[in-house]
Amino acid sequence: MKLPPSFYQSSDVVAISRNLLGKYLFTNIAGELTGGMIVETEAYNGAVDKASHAYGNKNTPRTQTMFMEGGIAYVYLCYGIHHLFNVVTSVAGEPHAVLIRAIVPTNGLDVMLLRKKMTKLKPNLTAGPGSVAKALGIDRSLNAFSLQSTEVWIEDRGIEIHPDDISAVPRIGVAYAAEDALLPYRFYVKGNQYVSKPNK
DNA sequence: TGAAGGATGATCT
DNA sequence: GATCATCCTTCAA
Repeated sequence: MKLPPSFYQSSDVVAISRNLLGKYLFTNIAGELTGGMIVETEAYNGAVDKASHAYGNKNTPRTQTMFMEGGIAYVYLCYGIHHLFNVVTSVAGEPHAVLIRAIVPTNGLDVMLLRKKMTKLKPNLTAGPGSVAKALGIDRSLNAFSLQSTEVWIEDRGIEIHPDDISAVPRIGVAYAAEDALLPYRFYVKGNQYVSKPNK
């Protein structure tokens, strides 16, 4: 059920981003199981991608996680407020990552609502990368955790997303990346209400 | 040692 | 649609 390490070690980060749609992301933090089905991702293509933190093989205390072997979590703080959860892919030394932008919540709804201080289920519970991390209780203490661990992992539950139901569009919030901002590296399940808002 | 700037989201008009 | 919350990372002196 858990995706094996080999799933993450392909050098085709764009294909992995596509394949992650329909997979299930779970966390088990402090005994609370939460998670859901991935419906939106973005690929960050390592050293040659101007939108990537590791563009030009920039290796810093923050980005060194991206240079590790595929199959671990890369978590960092954005705008001083939001934790963003990424999956590191490819082999050690090649800094590929997939940002998980939205999931359909399936497990631990009550816990996720509590974490976001919400009383009623609405799509914004897990729409958008900051929301996903907050609902799942993810913060930087999970950075570099293995996705084979008992705290955070991804499962294949046999869901197949038909290629016609997947849209590929430019990524969000990376206007600074010049021509790379136009690459169709954002993937989402068409019509799903949990996909984050911009150009749905 | 310091300053600038984010892979965003909630809230208000 | 505009604003703002809020803080770590990075790079320059």
